Amino acid sequence: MISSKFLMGRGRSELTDEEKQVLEDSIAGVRSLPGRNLMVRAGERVEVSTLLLEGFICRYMDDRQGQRQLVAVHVPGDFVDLHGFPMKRLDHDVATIGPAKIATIEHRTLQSITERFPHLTRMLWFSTLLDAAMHREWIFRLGRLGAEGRIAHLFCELYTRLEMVGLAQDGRFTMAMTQPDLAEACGITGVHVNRVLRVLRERGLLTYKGGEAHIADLKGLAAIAEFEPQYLYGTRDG
Amino acid sequence: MISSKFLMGRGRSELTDEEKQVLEDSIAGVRSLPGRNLMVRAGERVEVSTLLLEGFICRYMDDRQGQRQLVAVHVPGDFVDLHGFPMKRLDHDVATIGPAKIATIEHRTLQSITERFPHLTRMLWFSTLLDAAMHREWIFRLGRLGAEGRIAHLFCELYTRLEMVGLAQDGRFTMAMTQPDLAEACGITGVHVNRVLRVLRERGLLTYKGGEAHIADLKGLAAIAEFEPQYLYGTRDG
DNA sequence: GACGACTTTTGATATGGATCAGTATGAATC
DNA sequence: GATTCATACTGATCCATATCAAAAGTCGTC
Repeated sequence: MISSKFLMGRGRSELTDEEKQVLEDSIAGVRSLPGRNLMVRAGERVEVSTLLLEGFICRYMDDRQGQRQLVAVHVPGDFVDLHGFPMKRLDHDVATIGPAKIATIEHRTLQSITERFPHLTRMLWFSTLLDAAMHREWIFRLGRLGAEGRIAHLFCELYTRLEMVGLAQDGRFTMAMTQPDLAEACGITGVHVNRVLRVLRERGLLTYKGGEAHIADLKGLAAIAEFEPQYLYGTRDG
Repeated sequence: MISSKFLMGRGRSELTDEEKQVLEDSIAGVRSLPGRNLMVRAGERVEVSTLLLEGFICRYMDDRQGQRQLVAVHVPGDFVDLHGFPMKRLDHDVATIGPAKIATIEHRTLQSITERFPHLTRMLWFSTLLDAAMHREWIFRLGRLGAEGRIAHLFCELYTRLEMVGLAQDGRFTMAMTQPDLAEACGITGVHVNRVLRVLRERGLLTYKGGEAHIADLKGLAAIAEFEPQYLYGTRDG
């Protein structure tokens, strides 16, 4: 089932079989995209929403010198731009990081879902609020943590989210973010990311090279990240 | 009408008279709260949502040393914790800043709205996504701007939002945030807020004292804030 | 197996904001 | 008129991170 990872591992994911089928039937098409591919530009009117099946997608905003700030990173199972349905246009760009596979759902199909399936609608709403909860945690990350904590937090979050959809285990996962990408997500420079990664490696917490992450000590990493996963509303934390 | 400020000034606010009445009728009660009043604690199960009528409310998370990071500031007309309806519990605390007046709406009332009024439901959904859009802008603010830009940005945002609901004009508005409160919203120290405010004052951009804000040069302030108000989805910017 | 384009790594120096340690001001209370 | 408490302000010092500049490793490709 194409949409099977949607809300997988989340506490509020009690979709009925009928609802799962409705969602599955609403998929208009499946496509593969290359890496570094701009999908939606800020301000554009959007008519379809994207369910990420494989790979990583980011959302970002540029400052006046053209420097990016990532505002979200999406993993398989995420609805990337479902908020584009009630909002009609987005306030940020959306792009793939590495190569990705996506399913698209047209907004008129979503419209009809909201008119016929109130509970499924609330679950879709919930999934956009999960993104908001992650946004809040990112605000916390940037506002209160130093560079080490920020990097550590990002890895803790990605690991936890990937584990929920079966794409991480034993502290290991694969992703396509480079050190400059991490920098753009953490509000620091690429050079400094490199130094922080070295420190984390030397302390036996985390290694990350060529897209292969290995969290050797999740407890220790979570400690310096002040990472508390409740905001991800996973099954395990209610 | 108690709920008349809800979505006031927003591009997507096409509520019918019937919908406005449904919303108005769903209000269970109106209450006044003192300043610095903790309303909801993180993790608590919530059964009602709050519409802010007067005053300011903030949402925040604490770091391990008990330092706050504000993740949102609410102004009259905002649904403070509507996301608590699909989410059931919150990942952050909610508190008043100064004294406030609120209306409460029970979740079972919202539930019945979602079952009977799909369009109004989408508008409620939209209003929670506005919060998410502001979260994203805050991520940008913290990730890419220095202390001056962050303070300037916060004042630009508050001015724009207050103007939408008729509570700011000619560059002036009143609010209850102290300098340490601003610090908690901007991820800097209270001491540094003070210095930044002096610089902005000396440059003829902004004065803020005792809760009275006067933006003397909105263009100039917006420039150092890299402030572009589209993310607020106001009527004027479509 | 050499070339170019990313990526990762390193070193030297500069700087923004934190931190520490206060003083000043004003409103509320007695 | 004195006392307290919150808020606003200031100066000195220090450190985390930026910035600038470049080297070294890695991968795809012709």
